[in-house]
Amino acid sequence: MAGTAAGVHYDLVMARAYDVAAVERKWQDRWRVERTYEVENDDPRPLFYSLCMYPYPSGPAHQGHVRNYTFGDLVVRHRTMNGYAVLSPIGFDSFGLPAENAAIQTGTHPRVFTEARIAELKDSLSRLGAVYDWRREVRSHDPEYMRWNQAIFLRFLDAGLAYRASAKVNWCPGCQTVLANEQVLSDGRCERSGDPVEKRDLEQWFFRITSYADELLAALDGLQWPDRVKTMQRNWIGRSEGAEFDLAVQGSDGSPSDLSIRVFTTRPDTSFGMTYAVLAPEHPMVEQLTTDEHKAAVEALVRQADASSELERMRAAEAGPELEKRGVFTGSSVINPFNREPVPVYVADYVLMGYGTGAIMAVPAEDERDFAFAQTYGLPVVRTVQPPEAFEGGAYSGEGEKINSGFLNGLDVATAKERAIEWLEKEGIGTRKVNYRLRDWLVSRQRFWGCPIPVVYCPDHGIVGVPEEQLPVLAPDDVEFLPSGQSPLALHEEFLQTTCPICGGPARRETDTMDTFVDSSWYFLRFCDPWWHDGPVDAVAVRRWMPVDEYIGGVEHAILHLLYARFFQRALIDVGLLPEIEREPFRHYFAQGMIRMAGSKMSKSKGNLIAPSSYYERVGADALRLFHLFVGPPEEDFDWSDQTDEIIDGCGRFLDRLWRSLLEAPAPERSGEPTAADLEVRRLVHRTVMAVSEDIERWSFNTAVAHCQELSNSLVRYGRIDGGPHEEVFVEAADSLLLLLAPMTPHVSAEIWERRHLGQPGVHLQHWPSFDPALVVEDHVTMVVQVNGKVRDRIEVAPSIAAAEAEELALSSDRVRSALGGATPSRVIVRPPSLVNVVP
RNA sequence: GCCCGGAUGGCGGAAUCGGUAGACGCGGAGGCCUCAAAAGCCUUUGCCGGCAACGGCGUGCGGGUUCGAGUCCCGCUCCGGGCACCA
Repeated sequence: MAGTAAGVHYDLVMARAYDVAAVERKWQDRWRVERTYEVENDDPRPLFYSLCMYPYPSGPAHQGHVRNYTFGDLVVRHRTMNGYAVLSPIGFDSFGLPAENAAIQTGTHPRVFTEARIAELKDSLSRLGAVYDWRREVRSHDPEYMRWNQAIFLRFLDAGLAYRASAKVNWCPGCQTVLANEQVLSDGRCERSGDPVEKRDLEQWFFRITSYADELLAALDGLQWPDRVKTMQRNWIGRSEGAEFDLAVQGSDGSPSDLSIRVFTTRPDTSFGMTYAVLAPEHPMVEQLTTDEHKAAVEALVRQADASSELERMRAAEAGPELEKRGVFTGSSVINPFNREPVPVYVADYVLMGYGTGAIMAVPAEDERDFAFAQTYGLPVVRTVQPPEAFEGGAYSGEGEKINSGFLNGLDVATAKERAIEWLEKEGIGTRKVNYRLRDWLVSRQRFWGCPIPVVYCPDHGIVGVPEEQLPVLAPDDVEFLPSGQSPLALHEEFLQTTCPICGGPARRETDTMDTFVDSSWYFLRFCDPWWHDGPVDAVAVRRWMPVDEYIGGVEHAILHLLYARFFQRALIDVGLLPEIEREPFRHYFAQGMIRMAGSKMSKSKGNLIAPSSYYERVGADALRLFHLFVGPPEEDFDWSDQTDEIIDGCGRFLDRLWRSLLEAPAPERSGEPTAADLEVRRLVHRTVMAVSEDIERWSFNTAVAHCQELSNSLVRYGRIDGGPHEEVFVEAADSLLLLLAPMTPHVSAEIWERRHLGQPGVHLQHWPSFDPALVVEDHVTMVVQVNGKVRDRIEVAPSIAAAEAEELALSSDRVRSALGGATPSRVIVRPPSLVNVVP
């Protein structure tokens, strides 16, 4: 037999010590039939909720899944052996675009397509030996899950957390539909039709996540999450403190008019340096402030900004600080309230309508973007902070003494900010203001394969929620998937036509579906009691299991999914759908590293997937699991290379040696007083138990495997010592090793254990081994003797050696004396029992 | 541009608190077994010099702190990730 991986041809020539396929199948069946990892909600043991991010079912598992679910399975089995009732559920994030695209291409209904992919994924997870309480399986497209998803939407609607507003979206004129950002090619064209994508204002549904911005930010501090993930979320929320204030528009006679522009700044202290003001092209006052003379130029710029897609702007941003900032003068001026000077008002596309007030005061001396714009358009620069003497750049945004700033002169930046805000508030011109980069969550999707948004539009009553007893609103099955890309729902008259729940008159159904991130924002709550019929979640079950003790998943979800889920948990508590539990859903989050190939992420779209199934057949799931645990720190990326297959084979060889050394060697018969060599083995066993236990606790699986391998190597050697191994010592060593390996390589561990302990409970039902502290203490250690920091000798000493004795021993060493060359030590650093450093 | 990671033998990686650099594995070399091979087993393997004992060098680069630095500090280079005109 032969297989192909990474384009490299290899031969299946490993002669195994045991029938890997039979052993793995046997135990996978056993765990399922005996319901080993099903857990009841009234389990009396201490509780532990372990969860891997539920997968999007794209077919059989890929190596990223294998890595993820191997880690998760290790946690589940390890915690179970430590006496916990472990909740280990899984489900499928089964709505989404790929199934819909497949439907358009092949005509297969997305449900049929998706359920086939789920079956494939389930099969490959089972073949990995990953264990779950399958009774709790939840799939986003299950009508029962959709029902509660919609009920949550309606509750959010009632609470004002869901609202409808106009938003700029990517619109493809050829396909007559809205596109997700990912569907717009990098050159700004539609991925399907190739037409240039436009921006359009459409009515869309939003969740008011911004109401929680402050709490979501503040609560990050208390989370046991990787710092980089917390930082990413912090940056995403992007809190900025500053001030908002009015700039009065200058009237025709030169005095302030009633009209004013509100601006936001994080640097109110620099206000004296304002030399112009800018409106975003979409700002509602643009037309009003544009004089006849400048009308043509302003309209041209506004049209240009309107036509450019998000991606085009992103690309423009990539150009860096040299980016040409397009802007035109409106013909109007505003009065700087700080110094009563008029400054010109521009319209420019570097100011965004979506942030702050969509208008800014421009201070070129202290802002790089304003500086670049001022240079291009010949606008003055007035410094309000004294830069350091050596400073040669344009804009200076650092610390310094305030200058040219009236009542702020002489102050430092922080104090000046405070004074400026106080002054604005006292004068009634403005207020202190905090802004966030975070926007409300746009949840509408003009897609078929998603959860329908459960509202109807009545000519008389407007937006009306579908009554809860009529949920779920399900999409009809008799739809046609057209290559136009338009959602079939919008063309389905029977679905579209409905009646108003209030007046019974004719009404039209919403045809948008929800972003699939909505589905994944609360599935972990549903797992606590997926059978609950009276609401999305059962308060009792949720109180018991939540929060998730260990959440495991790819760092690619570090921002959106984790932020949305944190928002949902809070919002559900606040609208009364969740009891008053901890407001953070995930106590501990582990972000696993990516599998990469030649530097880029391994993914279906890149065509560089290496399916695990060939490895299940070639070396078995245990060897593949061991490889993923062993090959490096779980949080770091791993580069799949030509050498990877050889490492995986090595893992298989290790398991073969384990099998042979524990099952095929003659049974040890020696008893009586243990010898020094026996004791040495016992020490190693107990040290290994301690080391592996610690390694697993701190997620250092690669060293846990290495420690097991060391013990195994010693055990092989011990099996061959003169006189044979001592029976009890060997059994203790063998059993300990199997217990340590049980969460990592469950099939072979279970099989060897069963063969060695016929009729007794299986290895996974045993308690995790403990170690004897007395046996962990070394009876002798190697003391390093350095001369001037260089190792010159190593001396075996007792761990309890006194400093004086250590020093004496070190100084009497021949090697040390010759290294000293007769010189008298000026200083001796003694760190018993590990080190002595003699300084000449 | 800003913010976060990372860089250790031929390769993946270890070194948990500033104290023996290279655990464990892959690969390589030599040997045993075999008619031969595969598998398995044993020995060896950071680099340079040396028959050897041993000596020198060595954790991306340049400095520094320290008796002692892969680990701490300052300044860089390269690689990866996130954000990206957010006022």
